[in-house]
Amino acid sequence: MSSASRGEPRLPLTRARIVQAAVMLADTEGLAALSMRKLGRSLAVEAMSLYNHIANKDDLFDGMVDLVFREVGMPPDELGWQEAMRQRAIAMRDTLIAHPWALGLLGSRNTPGQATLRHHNAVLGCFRRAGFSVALAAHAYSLLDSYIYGFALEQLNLPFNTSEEAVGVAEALLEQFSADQYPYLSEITNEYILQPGYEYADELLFGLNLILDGLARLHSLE
Amino acid sequence: MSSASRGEPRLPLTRARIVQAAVMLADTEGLAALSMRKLGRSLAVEAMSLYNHIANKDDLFDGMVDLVFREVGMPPDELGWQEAMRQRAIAMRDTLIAHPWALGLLGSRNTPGQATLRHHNAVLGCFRRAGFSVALAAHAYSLLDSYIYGFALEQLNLPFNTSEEAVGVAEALLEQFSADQYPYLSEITNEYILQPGYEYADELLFGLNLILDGLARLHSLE
DNA sequence: CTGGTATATTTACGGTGTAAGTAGCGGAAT
DNA sequence: ATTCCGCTACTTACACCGTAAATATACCAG
Repeated sequence: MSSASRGEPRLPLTRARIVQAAVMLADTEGLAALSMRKLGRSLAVEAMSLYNHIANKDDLFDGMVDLVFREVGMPPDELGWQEAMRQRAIAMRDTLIAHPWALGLLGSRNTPGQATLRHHNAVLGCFRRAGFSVALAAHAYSLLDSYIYGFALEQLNLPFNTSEEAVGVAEALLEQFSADQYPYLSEITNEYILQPGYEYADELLFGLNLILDGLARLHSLE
Repeated sequence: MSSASRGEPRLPLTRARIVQAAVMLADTEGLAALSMRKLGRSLAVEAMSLYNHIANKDDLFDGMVDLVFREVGMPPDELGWQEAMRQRAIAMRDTLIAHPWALGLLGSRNTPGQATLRHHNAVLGCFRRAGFSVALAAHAYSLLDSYIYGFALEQLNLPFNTSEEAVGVAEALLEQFSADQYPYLSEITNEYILQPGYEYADELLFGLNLILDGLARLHSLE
């Protein structure tokens, strides 16, 4: 009554607000640093207050994963299945890189969530409307998603992010062992990774093109 | 002196023994249940005694990952690069499934470890000796490993292990939403996953063959 | 037997997720 | 206007975690 006639003196806690704050906290400080106490602090609230809106930490994780999947979205269908799948793959990879904790969380979820179901349905629909058989669509779906997830995992695991950092890490690695101990590792480091302009993120397109070409070939034989 | 003249009354703690016990504990009870206290108990020792042989829990993780990579091994080179890579992929997948905690741990390690370096060197060597250029070997290496890791991740994420469990889960899923809400998901579930003999693990070979074929095609053009 | 060294244990600290109980507040009904 | 209810937030408490620091124990060389 004193601060405002009908306004919100402090906007109330919501499941959506909690999940969003958790995503931001995990993005900036890492999933390990995301504790209920810290999450509460970031919302100016005690930890136990969060339990009025989420069942437990696992429920919070479910919400975070769902929010990530909503962020990926789907490209328009008019592009044709190849271009649509290419853009989806890149969007998915970028999102997984932007939220490094998401990949590790995907595994532990067993309740798919609405955004996840919508996404999978859209991908399968893209193949089916392009004339893929059910079996080939299933194969294609598994292959593409496995590649995207695995690629994101590998990109996240790299001890460097920029091309400059890569040089430092690679040189440090080369000093740890003699060139004849791991000759092929030394070779690829010197002749490929240390070359100017190298960016591991670009590697995604090679596999993506190879896979899409292979799928197109199989599709044309059906 | 009383129990045995020169024998070990209790065989002494070793880094190797600790790491092996940690792997077994993580296999049976999950990585989250692997605490220093439980690990010590499984070795009939107090938790703090472990720190005489490992620096900290991260060091323990390094050892566990190294042991996993040693377990994968490499097939003989005489098979030709395609068959060698096929067998390696399957062995890697099987190992990652046998140690479900390993994939999540790979990411956080930044000290490669001897077995890891040997493995990567062997894979690259297989391509190079088969006549692959350095660039194509790098592409192939990234593509194959991304696919294998991603496939293992997806297989581990499945809420079922056997074909029978899949039926139950799929049916429960179908009941959660109407068939017209996610039509393509319903379709693939009914006409593919619920068909007798379906095993997701078999799906690995489809992508593997497609990728190896694509690599062979590019290799022949070089 | 003596001393030194490596290994094992005890204790302690600040963190975690969350169960259980308590306090306060807004709106509805009397 | 007052009473009550239901929801939200807070406080307290517990068992567990990784591990620093100090202490106790066991072995082996001299």
